[in-house]
Amino acid sequence: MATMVEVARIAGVSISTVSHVLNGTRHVGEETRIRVRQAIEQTGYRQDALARAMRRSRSDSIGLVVSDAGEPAFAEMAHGVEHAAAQRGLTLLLANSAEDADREERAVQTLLERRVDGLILARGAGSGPSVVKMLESLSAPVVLLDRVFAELAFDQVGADNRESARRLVAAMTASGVPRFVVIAGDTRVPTLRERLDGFFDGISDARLRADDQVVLTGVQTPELARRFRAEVASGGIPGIIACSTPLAVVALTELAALGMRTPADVAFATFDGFNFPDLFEPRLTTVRQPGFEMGVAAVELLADRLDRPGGGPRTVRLQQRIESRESTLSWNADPGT
Amino acid sequence: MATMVEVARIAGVSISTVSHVLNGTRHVGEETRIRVRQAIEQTGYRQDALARAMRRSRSDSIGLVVSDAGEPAFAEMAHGVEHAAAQRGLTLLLANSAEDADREERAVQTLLERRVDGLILARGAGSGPSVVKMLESLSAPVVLLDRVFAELAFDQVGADNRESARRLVAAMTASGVPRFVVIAGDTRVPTLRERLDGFFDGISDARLRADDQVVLTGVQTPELARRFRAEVASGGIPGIIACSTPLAVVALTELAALGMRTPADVAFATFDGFNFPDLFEPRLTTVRQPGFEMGVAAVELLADRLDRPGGGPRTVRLQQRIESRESTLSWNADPGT
DNA sequence: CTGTTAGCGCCTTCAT
DNA sequence: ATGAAGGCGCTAACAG
Repeated sequence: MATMVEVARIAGVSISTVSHVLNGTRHVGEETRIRVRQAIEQTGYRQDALARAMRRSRSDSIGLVVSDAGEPAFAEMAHGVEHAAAQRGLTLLLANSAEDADREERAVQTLLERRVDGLILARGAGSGPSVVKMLESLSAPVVLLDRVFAELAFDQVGADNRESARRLVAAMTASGVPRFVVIAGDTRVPTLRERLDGFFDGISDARLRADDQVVLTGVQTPELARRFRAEVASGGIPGIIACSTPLAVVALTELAALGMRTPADVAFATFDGFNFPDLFEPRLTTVRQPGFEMGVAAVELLADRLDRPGGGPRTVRLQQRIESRESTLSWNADPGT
Repeated sequence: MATMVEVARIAGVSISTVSHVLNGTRHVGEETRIRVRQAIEQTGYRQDALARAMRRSRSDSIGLVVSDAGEPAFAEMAHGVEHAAAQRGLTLLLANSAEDADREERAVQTLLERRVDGLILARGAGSGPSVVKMLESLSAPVVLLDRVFAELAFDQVGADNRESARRLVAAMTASGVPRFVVIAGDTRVPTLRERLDGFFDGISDARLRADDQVVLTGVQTPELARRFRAEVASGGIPGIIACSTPLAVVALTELAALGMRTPADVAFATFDGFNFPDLFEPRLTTVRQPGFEMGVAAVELLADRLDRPGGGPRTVRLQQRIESRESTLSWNADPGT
């Protein structure tokens, strides 16, 4: 690869002039500029981003650590991050923590060693205080994505989980569902916690009894599936809410095993949801997370802070859309009619 | 951030000793090593990967350019690439070309400027000879992913599209489907070309008339959808094969609009497919692409070439699995019985 | 077993 | 309007 030295030699100028032509950092005479451009063309010269980054102590790159690259929800966010980053001339370094605290910490370290200008982190379920301490000691700006921790002083991007859950419950109770099984998952995960809180908001709004509701929490294990199955099998459950896609998979699998269907036997709604939900049955009512937009928003927060540092931490909540489909719309409070 | 100079000063050694402790590149006395480690601990020193890369002219990073980060198929491959890369201590730089030739070229340039040690590229539909020329002039190794171009001298990873299509057709003809509408898409894309070729292999194997089959090619437009609809509406079509997920979406949408169902009215199979195909109806027979494994294989090829350069280009074909489901299994050649 | 030193390719201050 | 030169942080000869 040609370097600036070679370009300079061919153009008959100093390397500093080449640099200034390249970056437009000071005026260069018309004629000189043309000679330099020709020399660049001729040699096929390409700037070395590493050397440049080293000298400027700014790499024009950002890091993204996702907790599960396999989940479509995170793939969407990554897509949004890539898009917004590229638009700003930032290169994206991607790492996956696979929901493992150690790997998460190592991923962050690796990206920092590569001197990313900023970091976007979707913390995993296992992520503990040690990562937080590390992030806090950083000079590079950090944005937390997807899982919002109210007590932490970082910029954060999440969905309006609590509000959406509340609205979902409002819609379902309005159509006559008086009682729910909520498969809520690991409520140490803020996203799931918020959705559950919103559920109870909605129950309260509808003047229903909170202790009448069945809430299944805990990490996703066969045990959780069994508990769900037992609750549903015991009968008298008109409504089911799954608080994430993996949890919906559990619920749907168990329902099928019980020979139950939605909306015929039970009203059903899920968060995040599946691709192409209108092509397949059952058509599930879904609280849709704007993954792409969340990724974009995270980059915006980051870029903003890179441009002008200072100012307190900001949290952005993106609105979720409730896509109502047959699984709740066609559910009938009184099948007898 | 602390540098090696500071660590060296505190440990009372030269920076070269620090470097050797860090990299294990030469023997360092027990005691000295311990002092250095302490100094590292104490200062919170982190290696600067950029400076290191510059000096060694090796960045321990690879670039991945995908043609559509939004497609789950590519998200899977990216996941595999990330996984295999991380395992080898390689950082992943991700870029998206969004099926645009210009952006693809720019993405490659950007990654090269960042001095990635190698490049994995899933070429987009619009990708032309100019990218190829550029790749050929590179010193860094390149692996082409997903879309295999027989005439190009790169390492490549793809699926065994032709063979799988042939087997799929064998299975469907065996259960009595004598005639197909194939929604084949843009056959300039090698993957789709191969699937179509395999289709005709299968037709020939089954001693069916090739000119009896209806093949719809062309980029995905409303026009393609209309043609599909017209063909199916005209009747007498017992089998449908969609050669990619987006094409399956078109086909399913049009079928629904016609009030037709699978397997009741028509046998249906698709390539690549949808998530959780057993949870929803219709349950589609699917030729599943091993996206994750393809990503892993691409990194293996790349790493191999980094370790020991030389040798001719290799093409790896990963086997696809045919997941047979009701959409073909329950189709009945003679609904009268 | 350890230290000294010359760059890797670039930007930027200072000088002209 | 342009050049000269230092140094970003690190590795790898070379030298002891």
